[in-house]
Amino acid sequence: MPREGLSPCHLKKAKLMFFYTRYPSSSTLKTYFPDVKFNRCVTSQLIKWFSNFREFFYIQMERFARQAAREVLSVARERALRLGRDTELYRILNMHYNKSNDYQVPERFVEVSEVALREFFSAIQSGRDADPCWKKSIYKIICKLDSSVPDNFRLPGCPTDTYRMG
DNA sequence: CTGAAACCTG
DNA sequence: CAGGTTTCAG
Repeated sequence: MPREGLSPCHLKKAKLMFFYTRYPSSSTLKTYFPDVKFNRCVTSQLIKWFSNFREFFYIQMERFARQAAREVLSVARERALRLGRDTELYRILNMHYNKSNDYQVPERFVEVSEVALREFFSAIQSGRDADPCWKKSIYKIICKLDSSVPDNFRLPGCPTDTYRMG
């Protein structure tokens, strides 16, 4: 019995899905929320969520990229452009998309994030950020790095749930 | 002219 | 995050 609207659980699930896909299509989303009764509003709300996820993601990338650009020593820059699981940027991302920290952040996401970080850095470094639409080229690169979401996400509830009902 | 995504605000 | 507005491709 599909529920009327989206619950906090659905939000949590959507955030975890972001680890795999930054630009999911509405049709794709429908296959991952079998316990949701889709309609115009629900669909747009889900799309909106991902839009907000991306916004947060890119804001952080730009922030850290500019921070790296300020570093004088090349060694310091390289260190700032590294997005390991022991970095501040990683901590921020994990905190936002995996608040309860009960999901293993896929390596792929860490890689894609670093690509984004470096793209922002090079764009800033070369002064391309003067162009009003300079971010668009970066978005185009990142959207191609989407990967498929694991099949267990197609089940109701979150992959982090210990048990499911029914 | 729409619809999707970015952008801006609260 | 939700709402409203702007931008832009189709």
